[in-house]
Amino acid sequence: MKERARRKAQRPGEILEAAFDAFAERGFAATRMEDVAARAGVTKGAIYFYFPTKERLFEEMVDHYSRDMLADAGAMLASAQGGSAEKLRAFLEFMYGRCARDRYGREIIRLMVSDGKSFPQLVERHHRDFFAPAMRMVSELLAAGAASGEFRPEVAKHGAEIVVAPSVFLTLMRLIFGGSLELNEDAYIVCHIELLLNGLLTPSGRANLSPAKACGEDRSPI
Amino acid sequence: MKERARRKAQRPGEILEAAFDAFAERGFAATRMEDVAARAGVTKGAIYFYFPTKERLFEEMVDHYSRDMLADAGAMLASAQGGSAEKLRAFLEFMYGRCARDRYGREIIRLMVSDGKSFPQLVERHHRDFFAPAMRMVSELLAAGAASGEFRPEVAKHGAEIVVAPSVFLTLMRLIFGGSLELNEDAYIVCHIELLLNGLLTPSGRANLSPAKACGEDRSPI
Amino acid sequence: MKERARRKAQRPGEILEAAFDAFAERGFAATRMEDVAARAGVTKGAIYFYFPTKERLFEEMVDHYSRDMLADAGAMLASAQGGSAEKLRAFLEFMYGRCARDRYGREIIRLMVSDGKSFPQLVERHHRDFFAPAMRMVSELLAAGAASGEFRPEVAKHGAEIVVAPSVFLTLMRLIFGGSLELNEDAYIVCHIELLLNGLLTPSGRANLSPAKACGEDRSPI
Amino acid sequence: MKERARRKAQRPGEILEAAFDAFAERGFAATRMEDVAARAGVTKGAIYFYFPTKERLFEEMVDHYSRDMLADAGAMLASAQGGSAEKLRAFLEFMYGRCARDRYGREIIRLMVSDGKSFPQLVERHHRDFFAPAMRMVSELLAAGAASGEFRPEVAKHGAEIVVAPSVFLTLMRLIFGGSLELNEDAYIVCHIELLLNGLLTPSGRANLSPAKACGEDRSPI
DNA sequence: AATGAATGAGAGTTCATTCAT
DNA sequence: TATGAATGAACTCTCATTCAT
Repeated sequence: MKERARRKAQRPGEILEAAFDAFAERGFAATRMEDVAARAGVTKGAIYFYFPTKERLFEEMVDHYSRDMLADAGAMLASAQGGSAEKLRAFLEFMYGRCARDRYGREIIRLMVSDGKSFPQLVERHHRDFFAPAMRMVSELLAAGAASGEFRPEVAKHGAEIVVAPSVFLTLMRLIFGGSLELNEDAYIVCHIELLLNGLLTPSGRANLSPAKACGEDRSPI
Repeated sequence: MKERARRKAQRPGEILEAAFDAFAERGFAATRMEDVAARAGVTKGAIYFYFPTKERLFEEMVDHYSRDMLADAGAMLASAQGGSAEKLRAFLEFMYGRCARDRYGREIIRLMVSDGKSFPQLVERHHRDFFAPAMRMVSELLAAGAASGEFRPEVAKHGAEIVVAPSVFLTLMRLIFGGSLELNEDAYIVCHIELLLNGLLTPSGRANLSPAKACGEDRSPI
Repeated sequence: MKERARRKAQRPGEILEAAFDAFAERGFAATRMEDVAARAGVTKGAIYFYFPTKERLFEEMVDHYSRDMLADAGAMLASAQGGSAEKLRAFLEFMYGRCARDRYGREIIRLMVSDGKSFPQLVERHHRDFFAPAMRMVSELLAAGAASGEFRPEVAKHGAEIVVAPSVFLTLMRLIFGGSLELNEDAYIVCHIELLLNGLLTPSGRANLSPAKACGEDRSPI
Repeated sequence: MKERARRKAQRPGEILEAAFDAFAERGFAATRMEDVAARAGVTKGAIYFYFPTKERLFEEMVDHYSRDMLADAGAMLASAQGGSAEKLRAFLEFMYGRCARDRYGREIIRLMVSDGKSFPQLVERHHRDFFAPAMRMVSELLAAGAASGEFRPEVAKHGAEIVVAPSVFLTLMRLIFGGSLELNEDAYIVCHIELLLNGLLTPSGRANLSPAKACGEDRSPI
């Protein structure tokens, strides 16, 4: 039977999948190799044929499931149409899809939080290959929007972080409160983008606040 | 000797402090009772005099360090002066102080993420006693602002989450990237509030976007 | 009860004794910590309270049981009476007692042979602290005997090794063939010393051989 | 292909060679079948085609490398020329060559010491087929020498062991101290034979000792 | 109140052995 | 013949927990 050959080719992937489930469920330390093995339908020993230690299994699993994130982000941005606002919306929707909605992205973030200290190279890699470039993308988007007159230029420095924060916030709430968090994600996203683009203040609220030097940066009244 | 009596009264607190440090450092599963004991300057056995199991020690520690958060939040809001925008700013500064800047708040969040699944009552309690009330406070603040004409009313439903998200985002980045995250927190907060209140769009950007039904909700042009 | 205190003080020694028995029986690799524990009447975990690893247990055991050998050898020599021949006989009897007859000395030699490659410092220590000094003692004894006219001076260079060899040979036979080696040790020793002192040749055999340059070194006929 | 056939015929020998290297390096217990396989340039499974268990592989390897020793010893003795002393010298040189100098003989002795207890038939075989006959040969040689008046007759009982001891002693030192044992083997052998044949005492030393009944056996003064 | 020696149930890892290919 | 993926038992070491002192 080709059965054997087929299994062999698939085993590493199956083990990584099982490892993802197990580690996401309980974290690195509390997960036993036997848990992973059972989920993968093999015995403990078989895992060691493919991965030399629990640490390496963890690292390779995280790498495996974070590999395409950045690539996808780049591809997404490249294909975005329209003005800066449209592009920004597209990027945010990507973030929601990849971090908040997608179980893989979400749980990888959990593992970064819970076990990142034990895997500093992993964290560094994520900073270098995903977080920093993503923030840079957003910053460039904001700058381009400012240059074209669409966006207000004041948000240069930390705008990127503020802009994506709600998607990460939603992710975190899902991680902590799980299924008990009832929330209409679509409405949440709409609200996020609406608030982001238009701000909280009414014209009159703005008028009241502006003379009092609202937010640190000098700004011409609207 | 009074010394002995004083030590005795302080022991539980010292152990909780040590437990916080230890659990924050490595998470629940990877922390050994002996780590906690060593940090507290006692032996393993002593801990069991005050706390019957590792689980209970963890729970009581988390309770201990999250107890005042809600109280502080309530007190803070009650004492806030000025219009809704001022109150909102005060609340956000409280959030930054309690979650992002304060090591205790930050690490408790880490533990919620990493070990919350094993302590569902803890998570529930946090949801009931801290997260939900805090969100309610913000929602009420936004509603009051809308009623008084300061805030735009469109953000009723999910505004609270969006509004606080950047402080939680900063917290999470600190948890994951630790000291290697260089960031001027003051400037970040200023940017957050500025962007929150005034939005990203310039008047012309707004004009371009509005006819195209910018953000899902119908809205009178500004 | 003082039982506990008494046990506590004796435990390390009991474990070392058990470790000696177990390692001597099966060698380092084939001995399980559980074997040692069972012989010592404790559980596996208890051993780790006193010795951090199997390797360290092994090393400390070997150290423990070889510590007095050199000291004893020195004391013995210092107290030896009579001429050089008497002293030599005393030394050889010490060797037989310590290496061949004594189970501890014998089995330590076995462990040097079987596991010395894995514990090079141990081997070095034995060379530096036991083997080399012992050989030196014998060499000095031979030199003193030669100076006093008792011993033939030709054996300067390797005489020490040749002189002690039969005791080590007996040790090795005991290690390999164990109880099945039937041998009158006393007669063996007598024969050893007799042959050592007087040589194998008769005067006539000597006469036949001498002119033919018997053994490399030039030597006046007796 | 002839190549394949030739390889096939050589495989068992290659595996035995690899097994010798591996077992000699680390002993039976610490050697893994995979070590042997790697040295032999095959995979684990291939070994099991030729040898059913690790134990059998070990036994056959030891047999393989000790088979010719006795035959060689017999052949050597048969071809020895000259008087008893010459024959004895020839035998001793054979011993040095086979035990001390030859890596195979030396390491087989190591394995007898380290793992003999687990392979009692192996040890018995060695005793029956090598050690006992060799000792018998030497005994007969000594008896013949005594009969011909070359050798002193007093050494009948244990002379053989004493006579060969230095070669085994050298072997053991090499096994334990390895390359760090600096020693001129030729000079060592010369010294051994010289001392063996002529003894340690000078005529005057002998005179002093004799009246005191030096070595147990009554003996006419030289 | 506190100690710390001891337990015992695992945890990660190794490896002789098997067997479908 | 030979491979190498897979098993499963065993091994070293860990650690929450207990308890005599």
